[in-house]
Amino acid sequence: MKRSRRKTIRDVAEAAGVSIGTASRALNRRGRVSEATVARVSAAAKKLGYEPDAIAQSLRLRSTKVVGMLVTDLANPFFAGVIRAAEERLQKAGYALLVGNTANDRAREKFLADLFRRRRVDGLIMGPCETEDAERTVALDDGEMPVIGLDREVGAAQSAVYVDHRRGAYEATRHLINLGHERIALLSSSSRLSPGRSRIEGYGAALREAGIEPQEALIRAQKSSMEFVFSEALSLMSMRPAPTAFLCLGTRMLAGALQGLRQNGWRVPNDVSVLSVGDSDLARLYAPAISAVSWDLAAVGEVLAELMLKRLSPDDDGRAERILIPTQLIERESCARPGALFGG
Amino acid sequence: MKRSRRKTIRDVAEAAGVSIGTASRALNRRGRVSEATVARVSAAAKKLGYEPDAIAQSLRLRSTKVVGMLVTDLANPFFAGVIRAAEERLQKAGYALLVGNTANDRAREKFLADLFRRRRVDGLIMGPCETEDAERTVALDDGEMPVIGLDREVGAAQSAVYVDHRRGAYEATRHLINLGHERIALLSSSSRLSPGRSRIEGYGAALREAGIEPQEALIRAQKSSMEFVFSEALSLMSMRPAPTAFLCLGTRMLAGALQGLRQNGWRVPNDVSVLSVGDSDLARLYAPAISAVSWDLAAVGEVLAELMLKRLSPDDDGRAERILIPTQLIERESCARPGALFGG
DNA sequence: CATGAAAGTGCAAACGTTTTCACATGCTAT
DNA sequence: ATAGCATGTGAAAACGTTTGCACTTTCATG
Repeated sequence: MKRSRRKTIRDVAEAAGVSIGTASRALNRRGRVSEATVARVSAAAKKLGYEPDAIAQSLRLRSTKVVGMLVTDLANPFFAGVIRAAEERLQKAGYALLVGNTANDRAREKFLADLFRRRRVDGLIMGPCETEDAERTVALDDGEMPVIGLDREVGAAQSAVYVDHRRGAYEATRHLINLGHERIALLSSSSRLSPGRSRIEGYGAALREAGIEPQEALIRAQKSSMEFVFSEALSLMSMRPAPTAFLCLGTRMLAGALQGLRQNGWRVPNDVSVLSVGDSDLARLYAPAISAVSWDLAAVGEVLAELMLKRLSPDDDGRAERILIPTQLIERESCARPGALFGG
Repeated sequence: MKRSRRKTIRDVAEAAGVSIGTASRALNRRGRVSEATVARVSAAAKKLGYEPDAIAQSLRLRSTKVVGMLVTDLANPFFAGVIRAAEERLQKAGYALLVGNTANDRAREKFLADLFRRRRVDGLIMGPCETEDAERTVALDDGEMPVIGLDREVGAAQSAVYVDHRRGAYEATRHLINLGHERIALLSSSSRLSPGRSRIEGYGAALREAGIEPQEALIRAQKSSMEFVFSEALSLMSMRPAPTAFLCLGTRMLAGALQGLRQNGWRVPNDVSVLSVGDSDLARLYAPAISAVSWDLAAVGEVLAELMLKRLSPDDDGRAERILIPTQLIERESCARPGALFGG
């Protein structure tokens, strides 16, 4: 027994004894319709279990009520948290979220953006990607569709939300300096990524402000694989004089550093202080708990969605906005004054 | 200066001097078209920068090339990992992924599923949700659209992929039993969720198989908030005789338990063994590293996508498949024989 | 040379909506 | 009484595709 065809507005119209146009107006309470008709049509629609076809609506209304989001890694907790919040906010406004994973590959990014455009997404949220060729980025903004950047510039006419990585790293570094540290090692992912760069800047600024010249040898910013970080940590520990603090820019870095430290039997914070820029389960729950610079993932997602919705609203003034999400330093148990002190 | 209108196939046809129909056939290499025409049309399309409108295609072809995915928490690493893999596989086959967060709320789930249906997604992947009312679940399967379950039954006619939680928990428990443990505490999230239930079953089975009767008092399966687990852990530690091992079903549980243990100064594994079902950064990188039952997130996502694609392929035989993803126990440093021994 | 098949093309109908426009009412104000 | 206006409705035109059908041309076959 075959299932009955999906109901269309034509069925509803017939059942209610009106024309298609009238049925549409009645269902959307738009234009002139008598209350009686509205009632009759609604009843018919309900009885038939009619649901308007979003695709047909999209075609006619030239709006899909879908926004796309492209990030370098869907599974990265930082993005995942942002996605969740953005989805929730958008969904409340009747928009659905189409996601894509660029894997930090420009070609993939371009491909996906084109795909989304063909899919007629109403807007696009773009996470950071290595920022080699700026003109490609601009090409993305074809003026038809609003693009909002996440930790990333996406054309002068477009809005963006940034996490204040620079200030986060700056304050983290200051915190260590205030404790008396001078040789602060920096573990970062590639400095080509914009967030990474800002963090390194913040680190350098805090150092210089305290009259300490940043040392090249203390800065390790290349690949973000955990194995790499692990060996870098080992290498840092063998320096003489050795660094007294490790500033880890990102969860992967923290993990690698912690493993290195542990392997050599360095105790935190007795032998070395550790601070992470970017909070995580690992930092929160490690023993000892790792102090971290944190920011509100949900806020990022919400602001992103908010900015997008604003752009999508019919009475948008078209002004680009740049919003900076603040960071805060959460002191836990992983930082102490350098040198041998209060055992345990 | 207004940007020029988006190019349609009509523009292409005009530029190539053919009818719309012919242009379409040429672009899709479908039906009868001369090679010369194909060349001319393609050239015109390229010159104009024509991109077919996916919405119009969807309407005509009755297929959106979009699949929806509903999970209880987009930001949960377990789901995030699965989503990433599924997205990648689907995207390779020309499908995009629409995501939704049900927050473990049946009403939201229903709402989103309906929404996705209205959006005419070609298929739906559904993550687990509390499984109180089975008939609702079945109602979801309206026969129009394939539904694939993730750790969840979604109607007899539909495929699903399950992680073998039962066996995972079983083996974890056996491992502890083999080490000599008898009083094994179990920390789990709500037993109403299907994965949770299977795990508890596995635990019970292993115990009984070893001639140990599971004790109610050792099983704490309610809410999954970390605070709750923390206090449960404390309560377990105050039992006399106290449990010699903690089996934590899920990352949250592990985190809470670890904090409780730490607060009371119990050392792992000297004073108590800890085992986690479900691997995580925390388990991997904690000191000591926590043994865990792990499974391949990417495989889950891929299989999910594969099953969906199979269902979507025109020559699908319509047979429902159930695929079980195996788990493996990863021994690390958190388990030892019970009683005072080898001081670390 | 007539016939038929094959190849290439254009026309128009769909897909399911929304919206413009014209038309038919019934009412009010001159 | 009649012009005008407000109100409700239906017909039809979009939105941008794909595709069944009919039609012409070409070419080989009898």
